[in-house]
Amino acid sequence: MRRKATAPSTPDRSSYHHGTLRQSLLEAGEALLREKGFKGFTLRECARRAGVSHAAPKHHFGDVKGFLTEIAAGGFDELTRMLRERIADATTLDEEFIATTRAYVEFAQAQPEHFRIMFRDDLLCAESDRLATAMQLTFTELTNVILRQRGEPEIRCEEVERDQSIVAILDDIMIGWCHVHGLAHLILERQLPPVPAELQDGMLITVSTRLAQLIQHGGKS
Amino acid sequence: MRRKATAPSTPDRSSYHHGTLRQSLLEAGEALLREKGFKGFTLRECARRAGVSHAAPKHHFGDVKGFLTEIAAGGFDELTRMLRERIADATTLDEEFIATTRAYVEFAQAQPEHFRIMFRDDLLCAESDRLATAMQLTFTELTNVILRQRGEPEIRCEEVERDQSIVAILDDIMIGWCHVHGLAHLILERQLPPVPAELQDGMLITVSTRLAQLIQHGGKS
DNA sequence: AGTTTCATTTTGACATTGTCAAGATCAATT
DNA sequence: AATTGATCTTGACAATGTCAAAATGAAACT
Repeated sequence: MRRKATAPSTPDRSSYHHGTLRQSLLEAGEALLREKGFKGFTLRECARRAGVSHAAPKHHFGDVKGFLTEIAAGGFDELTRMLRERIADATTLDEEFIATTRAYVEFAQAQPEHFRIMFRDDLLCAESDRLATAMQLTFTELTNVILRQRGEPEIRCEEVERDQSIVAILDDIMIGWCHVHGLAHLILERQLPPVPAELQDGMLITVSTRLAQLIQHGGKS
Repeated sequence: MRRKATAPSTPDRSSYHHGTLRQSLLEAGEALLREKGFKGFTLRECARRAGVSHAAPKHHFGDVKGFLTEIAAGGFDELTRMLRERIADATTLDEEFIATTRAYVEFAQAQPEHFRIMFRDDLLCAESDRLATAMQLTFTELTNVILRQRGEPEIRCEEVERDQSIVAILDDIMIGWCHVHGLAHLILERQLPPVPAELQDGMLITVSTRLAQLIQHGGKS
């Protein structure tokens, strides 16, 4: 029955109107995801944790699909943030590519259930602008890594849609994007051949470095 | 109330014992997956389609996790079959690598819900020998593609576990495996940049060819 | 033959879940 | 002061996974 002490002047007053219910539900959802995983993730439990009745979420998110869409968008925001942070720390191009791969993989390992939802087209509503924008921001970050590898000018998020410079290097984007995502997903779902954990990062470095060189050289030779 | 006309001499007799219930349930599950997707996939509906009561599956599969594990194993069997078929048709090494990627991607697109379950560690029980074997067969097929690319002798499935020749080329295996899986998964979950469908296969060919060359050359140069 | 054993299937029950419709509550505008 | 509209609650419904206990029938045993 505890309430968030943020919005109203009365901090812990039990009032009919929650005030920040939408945000509280999202936070409850993310916490639940971490603690109980996807199978323990229910709308009713989120409502319980936010201290409201079981039907309260409906007004803010419609149905469970709408709720998951917001959760996924938040995941892409966080992933974008992590990518930017790591990329900023890198000093060379090779290092940047490795840092990107590492950040992506580590996000998937640190927030496995969150990551799974982000890449479940059947659970999300594709019409959501909120989600589309968050995804595009992540994609822009990854694309710019490739563009820098090739010594070409970066793009801004708004230019991504059907941008010509992107189409021109689509092959390279695909190589980088598939590499990074495939690795993260396979590790997450434990589908990899038996690699000792301590060798994993070394392998990540070797593979990333070779792919980075391939991308730097472009299609030629 | 229709019964399978396979096992007993009496084809359509309504009998207390089903005879081939286990197999019928699996078939019902796969059909359900294709028709209604994962959200329409329930144990009770499978039982209904097999013409038995709602609790009948319990004796054969334990719980839903056990059931999904069998479904996933069947998916890996089918994927292995498709890979072998396509690989056998290829005549050159480059062609073989492309064919492998195509088969993997096409499987994911043709059986999306099946594919999703196969790569959901949280839904499957990792202790299942049936599943582990089926996965290892798929992995062996992919590994041998890489080994042939590098002109090295192939391995048999039983040798995969901790095989030295695998550890030696782990980097190359990872490049191929991540590429193929990342591409398939991203296409399936509609996370790709806006690529016109007719350009998709061309891109797949270009990317696969460049990666195949990278693998053929090994780590050197 | 008759009996027993055991795998298989049914029946009935329980706690949970997502969703919906109707009503209650409260803030803000008129 | 009255009304409007957003926000939340209550109560209900059908469905699901799982469980325990009982029913069924096939096969083994005496």
